[in-house]
Amino acid sequence: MAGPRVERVRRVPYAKHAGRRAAIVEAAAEVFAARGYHAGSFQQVADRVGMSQSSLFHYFPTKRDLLLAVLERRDAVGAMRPDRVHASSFVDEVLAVARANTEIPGVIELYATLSGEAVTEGHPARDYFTRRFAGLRADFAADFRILRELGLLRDGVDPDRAATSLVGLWDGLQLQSLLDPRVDVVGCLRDYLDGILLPDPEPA
Amino acid sequence: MAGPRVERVRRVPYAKHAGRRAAIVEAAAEVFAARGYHAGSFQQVADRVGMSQSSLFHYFPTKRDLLLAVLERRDAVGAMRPDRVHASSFVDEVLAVARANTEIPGVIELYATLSGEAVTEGHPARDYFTRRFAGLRADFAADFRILRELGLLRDGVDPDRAATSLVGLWDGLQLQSLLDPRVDVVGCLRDYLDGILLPDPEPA
DNA sequence: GCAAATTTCGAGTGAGTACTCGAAATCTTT
DNA sequence: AAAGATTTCGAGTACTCACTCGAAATTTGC
Repeated sequence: MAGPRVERVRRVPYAKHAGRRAAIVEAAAEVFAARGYHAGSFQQVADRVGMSQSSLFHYFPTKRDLLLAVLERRDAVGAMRPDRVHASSFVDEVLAVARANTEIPGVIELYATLSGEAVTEGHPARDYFTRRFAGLRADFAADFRILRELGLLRDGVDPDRAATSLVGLWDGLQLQSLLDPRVDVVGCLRDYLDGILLPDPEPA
Repeated sequence: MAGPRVERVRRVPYAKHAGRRAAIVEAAAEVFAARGYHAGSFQQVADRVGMSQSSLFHYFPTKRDLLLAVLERRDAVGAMRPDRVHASSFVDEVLAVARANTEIPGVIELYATLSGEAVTEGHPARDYFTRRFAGLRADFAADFRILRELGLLRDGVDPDRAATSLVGLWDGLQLQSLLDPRVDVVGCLRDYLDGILLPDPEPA
C-alpha cells in the first residue's frame, strides 16, 4: 500500500529570506521616516534596497503589511532596554532611553511622522499608536505608583495623570526637536521629573 | 492727442470671489484635518464645496497655496483670543484656549495631522510649523519672565525651558486625546502649570 | 444692452500609485 | 544532476494625483 500523501510544507525558508526581509524592513523604515507612510512608496523602498518593486511584493503582499513589519521591528529593537542595570533610578532610565532615541537617527522621525498620520481616517497604524500610547501610560503609571509607595512622589501628584503628561511631554518635545535641534528633549524631561518627584533621602 | 494708455487693473474682484474663496478654504481645512495634506486631494475639496476641480484651480493655482491659505486662516481665527478680559490669570487664559480647542472640532486634528507630516522632506508646511513653535515658545517664555518678576514662578524654573515644555506637553496631550478621548488635556496642563507656578498671595 | 473681465467646467495630460501575472533565474534537497 | 520550490523581474492594470487648456456661462462697468 502506498504511504500517506504527505503535504510537503517547507519548514525552513531559503537562507536568503530572513536577510532580505530584514533589509527591506530597514529600508522601509528609512523611507517612512523621511516621507511618511502615504507619501512613501514601494518604488522608493525597492530602489533603496536594490530590488525590483515586484520582488518586494513577494515578501510583503501589501503596503500595510510592510508598515506593520516596520513598527514590529522597532518594538523588538526598543525592547532591548539600554542599561537597565546601570540605571540608578527611574529618572536615569527614562532619560537614558530619551537620550538613546535622540542619538539613533530616524527613530524620532519615524514615530513623529507616523503618529501624526495615524490619526487620519482609516490609517493602518492608528490601532498600533492607540495601543502604544495606552501601554506607555499604563507602564509609567505603575512606575509612579511604586515611587509613591517608596515616598518618592511629591504629594498631590496623580500617577495616571503624571503618566499621561510624561508621555505627552516626551512626544511633543521630540516633535519640536525635529524642527529646531536646539530644543533640549532630555533636559526638559528631567525638569519635569524633578518637579513631580522628591529627592532620594540622603543616606546619613 | 490720445489719453495715456491706462492699464486697467481690476481693483475689486467680483462679489462672489471672497465668499467662494472662504468656502474653499474651509472645505480644505476639513479635508486636510481628516486625511492629512498629502492624502487629501483637490477632488475631495471640490466635492465638499460643490465645485469642479478645475474651478478650484482658478482660486488656488497649486495645492501648496491651498494649504498655506488654510494655515493663514487658522491663524487669523486663532488670533481672536477668547475672553482675555475674563481670564483672571495666565493659567486661566492658557486653559481657556486649550478648552476652546477641544470643543471646536477639527482644529486639533488639523494641527496634529499637519505638524506630523510637516517634518518630512520638503513639506510645504515645514516652515510654518517651525516658525509657529518658535513663536509660541518665545511668547510663553516672555509670560514666564513676567510671572517671575511678580514672584509667581517657583524658584529654579527656567522660563525658556518651561515654555518649551509647555508647548510640547500641550501638543503631545492633544495627539493622545485624538486616539483616546479619555485623555484630559486641560487637566494635565493645569497640573503642569500648578507645578511650576506659586499660588497667588492671599489678600489678607 | 454691450463689451470686457471673471468664473465655471469638461476633457484632457503625464506621472505616479499599489498591486498582478507569468515566466525566467536561482536555490535546496535528493 | 534532476526535480521542485523559491526568488526575481519585466510588463502591464486600473486608478488617482496635481494640474492645463479652451471655451461656455456669468457678472460687472459703462
